[in-house]
Amino acid sequence: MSAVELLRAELTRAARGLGATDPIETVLDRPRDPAFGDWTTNLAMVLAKPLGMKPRDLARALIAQGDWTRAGVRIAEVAGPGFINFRLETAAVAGRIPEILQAGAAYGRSETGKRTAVVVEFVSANPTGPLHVGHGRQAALGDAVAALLEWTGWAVSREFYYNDAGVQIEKLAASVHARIVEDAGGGLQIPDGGYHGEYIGEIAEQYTAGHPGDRHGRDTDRVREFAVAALRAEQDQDLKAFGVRFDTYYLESSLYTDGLVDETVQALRDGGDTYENDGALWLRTTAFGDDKDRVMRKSDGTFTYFVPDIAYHVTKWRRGFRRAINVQGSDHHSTVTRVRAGLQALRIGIPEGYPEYVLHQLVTVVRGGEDVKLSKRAGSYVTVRDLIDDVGRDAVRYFFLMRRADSQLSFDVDLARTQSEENPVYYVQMAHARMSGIFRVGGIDAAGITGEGVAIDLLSEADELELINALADFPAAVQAAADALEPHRMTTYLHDTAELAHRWYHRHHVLGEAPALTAARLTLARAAQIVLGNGLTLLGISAPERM
RNA sequence: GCGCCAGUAGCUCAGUUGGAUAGAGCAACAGCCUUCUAAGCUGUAGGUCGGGGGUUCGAUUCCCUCCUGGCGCGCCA
Repeated sequence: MSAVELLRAELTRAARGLGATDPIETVLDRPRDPAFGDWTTNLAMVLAKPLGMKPRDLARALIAQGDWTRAGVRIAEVAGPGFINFRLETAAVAGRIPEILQAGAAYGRSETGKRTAVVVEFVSANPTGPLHVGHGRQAALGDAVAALLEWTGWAVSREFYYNDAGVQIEKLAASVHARIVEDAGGGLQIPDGGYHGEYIGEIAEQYTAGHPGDRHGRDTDRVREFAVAALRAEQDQDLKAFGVRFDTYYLESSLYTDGLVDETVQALRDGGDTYENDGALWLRTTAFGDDKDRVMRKSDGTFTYFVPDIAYHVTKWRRGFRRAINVQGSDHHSTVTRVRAGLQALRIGIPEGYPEYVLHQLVTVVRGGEDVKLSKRAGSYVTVRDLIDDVGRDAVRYFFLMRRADSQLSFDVDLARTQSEENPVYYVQMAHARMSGIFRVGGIDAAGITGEGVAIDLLSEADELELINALADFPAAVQAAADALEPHRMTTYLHDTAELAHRWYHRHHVLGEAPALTAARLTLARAAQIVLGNGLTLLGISAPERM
């Protein structure tokens, strides 16, 4: 048992001794101020009412009741309105280091997900243009959520769903066709709602060059397929540049060709929540919490996008994914209730909260203090490629992950690039590089540091114990971020931990101290290097050994 | 009008699921390089946690209400 578990067990035992009845929920937190100790509990305040005692009196009684030395406690004291603060023996704090060294690159991983299959769907951009900054935020978020779930023991599949058959694709094809006609000497007629970016002209040129026999783009199927392939290839390049890989690309068109759309419609009818009205087929989604019923099949006989959406999520369930997480822009939030309602109407045992959603707010790009709204190639929006080329992949990832998904994000290009000295991503990377530098300069193999035979209780300075506590909290930080599906908790954790590492590095020397002290501090430097490196790697950000 | 999300330092944003004196980065001011990277460290200043009620030992956090901003509200996707 770790020191915390021993402490919790002893607290619970003490509470029982004073007459508290089960269940006793004993919560141990890190105090706000490290000067208060290593751990704190509000147990006395929680139990004050049921036990009919004043919180501070109860806290004193709890302290008197427990055997604290067994849990490695040096000082237990009452503070504030009734907190009990615990200061552990130095050896109990420093004793956490060997497990970090031993786990190495796996430190922070757990098996709480029990290898259960979960699909994380993100980006899912239609192949009608280059990826924009919103897709970039989604790529960073989705990839990080997937990684968090992997780290906590889920069997994760990253999935990209794309619409290769709808109205938007026809508009893309018509837009490219218009450019081909223009290149061949005809007038330019881009259709209503068509695409105007420069990339359309580039694709038209490539098509003409590759298809000399069809200078006027009369083979519309071929033009469409060419355009879709070209844009998919470009999106793939962008994602590759961003370091994101998908396990599956799911084509919307396959839902039709495989008969899943028809099957879903039939299943919904069998479920009994459909009705015909005004020549259309409706689903009574209001029976499942929606604010209005939804049309499934329009009076012209075609389906609304909502039907393949349901069919698609049925495939996720059928493919064995007991959790499905969708990362989407909050402009799609109205589909949440709708999709869930559709799945419930099927009555096939899909849980009510399926799928889960991580919705993110829009991204604005700021450069020189002003909003940037256009890119050269795409015309109407800023592309993720623009950002990567500008500030680098690590900074783009970090900046997209720094904030909660549901807060609007202002991406300051100047901060991410020009003022690289004050850049938060470099701050964390630098802390890692400094730890690495100690081993490089000392000519020491970092991976060979095991802590065996080292007097780690020589690590007794207040700021090194504080750093050790932070490092020991890494697995809990990963777990909390994964449970909440909130990657920004990791950037916050990493920044805080990097600060402690920088401070420790600045105040204390590792190399050249008395041999026993140097050996002890090397274990801490190695532990910090492992945690910072693992955290950055988890988020898809490089952890350089030198900068 | 209805629904969802947000409102915290001059700016951009955290706040450990209800805890102690509300934090970070940037911007401002003052210090620190003979020693493992100064891409760093130390200090100062900066706040009606949008307003008002409520719940309780205790609220930035939960509930109600109002104000402001973003996004939705189609037989579009």
